[in-house]
Amino acid sequence: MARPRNNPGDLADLPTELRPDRPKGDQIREILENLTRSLAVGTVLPSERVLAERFGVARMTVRQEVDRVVAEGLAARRPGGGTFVAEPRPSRMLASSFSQDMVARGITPGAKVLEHRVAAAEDALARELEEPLGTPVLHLVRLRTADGEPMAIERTALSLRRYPGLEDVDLAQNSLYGILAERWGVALGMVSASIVAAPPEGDDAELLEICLLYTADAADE
Amino acid sequence: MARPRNNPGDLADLPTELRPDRPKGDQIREILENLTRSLAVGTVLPSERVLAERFGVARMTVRQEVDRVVAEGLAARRPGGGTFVAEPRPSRMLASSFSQDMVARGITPGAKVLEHRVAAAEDALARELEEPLGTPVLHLVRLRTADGEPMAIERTALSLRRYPGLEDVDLAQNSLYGILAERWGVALGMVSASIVAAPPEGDDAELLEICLLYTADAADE
DNA sequence: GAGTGGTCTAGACCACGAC
DNA sequence: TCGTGGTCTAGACCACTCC
Repeated sequence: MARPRNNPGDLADLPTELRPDRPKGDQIREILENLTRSLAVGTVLPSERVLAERFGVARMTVRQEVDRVVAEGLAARRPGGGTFVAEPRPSRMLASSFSQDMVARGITPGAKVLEHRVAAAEDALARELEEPLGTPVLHLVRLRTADGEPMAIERTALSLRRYPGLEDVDLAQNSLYGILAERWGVALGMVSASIVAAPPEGDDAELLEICLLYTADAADE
Repeated sequence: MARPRNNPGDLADLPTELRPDRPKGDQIREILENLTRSLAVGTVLPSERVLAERFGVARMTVRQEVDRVVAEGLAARRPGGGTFVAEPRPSRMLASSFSQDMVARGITPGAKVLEHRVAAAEDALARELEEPLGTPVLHLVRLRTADGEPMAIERTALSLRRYPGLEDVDLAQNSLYGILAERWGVALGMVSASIVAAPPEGDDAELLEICLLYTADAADE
């Protein structure tokens, strides 16, 4: 029969109908935002078809709002699987692929590895990575370039328990996100590593070298 | 008659038909990306309906791809007006509203003004702002907080010739983007000020105070 | 008033993943 | 196999802007 895979009980707390005086999409988006915040990370959300039926709207209407919630970093899609709650980290707002963004702008992305060091995780970092103390971690610092111009400094910490062999990958040429997606099947939405644009020039030029963002990584369970 | 407002000649260089072996959306997105790169900033793109007719697809198909191009920062919408080419600055990739993002996550955003200084623009900054030498510029540095926790340091330079009176606005309580939109009608897509997430804690904690991003602002003509 | 983006409908077929 | 997201259709009505 037409029973959805995920628990129908998930729908119990959702409003039954939408107010007629406001755009349905806006209301659905708010409901989805609240839902992602109230559920545990990784929880599968009701499917688009189920939500559409629940609210009495077309699937495209639901889908458009799911798109926005995903763009906000609150949820992520798993094609063929479902849509699930993403990590609520604020750094998520910067979690996109530098390479991808540059290519979309017609700019040739590059990278220079400034630091490439493996060390055992302790206290704060281990907590951040949700790994046990002493887990080997690859500390990676890269200067990202756009058409040769230095554009950003990227600082990442990645668990080698999660990504064994990553320390041997040439990250000067490759997109980190591409590698993670390709070899470890990591969805972009699951990575909370962040990228920071650095000053191209200007009065603050002397700060270029220290402009950075500390970020840890986290991935699926 | 049904003649569109923008120049039909804009369509001359566009492909006539799409390959049947690849998703139409992907091809349309690539065409739009190339188009935005080949046209001057501020140029109005062909309308969604015109593009749909041109490629022989439904308007929703075009619209979805325009959405993505807008999300990439290559274009921006003007409701009732049209869709136009946005500034190609890489910093655009971070140009979103911190307040907005935080609210979407159910977090209360705040700000502490670290620097609030008016100075005359010279050389690099004037060029960056596309303003004449000596233009009064508001240098603003804010520590952005999420539920009271320091999350980001935001450094902005705004021309007071463009936004007269901005120096008197209380930016500790208000969203900068909200103010610009409200009082000066600036579309979010037109602002290239950027926001950088700062480390919540960790081994690099001593760098928190200097983690920053220099960015200039730019707006419509 | 004509054109534009914003929203919304009620379907369709496909590829992928879980079972 | 069947549910899922991914893509796509061919329309519709609205609010807004530009002329």
